[in-house]
Amino acid sequence: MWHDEAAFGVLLKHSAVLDRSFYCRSTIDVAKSLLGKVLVHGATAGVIVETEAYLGGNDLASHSSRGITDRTRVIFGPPGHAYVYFIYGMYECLNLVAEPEGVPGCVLIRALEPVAGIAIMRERRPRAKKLEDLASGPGKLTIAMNITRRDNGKDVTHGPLTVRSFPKTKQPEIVTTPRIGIRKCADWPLRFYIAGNRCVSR
DNA sequence: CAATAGATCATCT
DNA sequence: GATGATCTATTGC
Repeated sequence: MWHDEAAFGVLLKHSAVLDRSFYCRSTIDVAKSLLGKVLVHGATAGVIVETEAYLGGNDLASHSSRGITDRTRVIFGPPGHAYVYFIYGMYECLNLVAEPEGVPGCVLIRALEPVAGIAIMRERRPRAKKLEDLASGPGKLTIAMNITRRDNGKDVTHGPLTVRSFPKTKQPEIVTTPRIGIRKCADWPLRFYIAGNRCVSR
């Protein structure tokens, strides 16, 4: 129902930016709660349909598991900030930092259902044939929404990169599976997606 | 369909 | 010097 450009103004008017308390919870709670929320960057927006939790403690799949370095500093910082990293020499991936300051934990945004700025996203990803190919993966969505390492450390509770919620949206049905593309802790059930959604990655 | 190779570089050992 | 929270094109059945 939002699938056209004019709907962008409606989206902004009827939704509210999530504040820091949303992110200042356990990483798993934040990962699940982000499903159904709307990621907005510039003139593009998409519903978050798939996430993964990367924990502190003994989660060796997490970048934060080796402690604070130049790269992982923001994961240990205050919640509600973006952690963007470069992977495989080609792609950038967007995470949102959870947990109180000093406690590591972040949520990888793995897939979006595009809702506004779709023409712009298609220009950025000309090889995507169908709508569900535009942002159905962590590397795809950063290209479609033009999110790069310049956004690393940015506060997502205000500014050009935010997450919004619609007050009357009910909680979607969530499916839980192991995380994708990792070797360590490969069987931990920390991937979450909206049941039946076509934009979930494969 | 499924499996695999290639692209390409920041980060850490 | 190896690895990796990926994507795409190509090959083979």
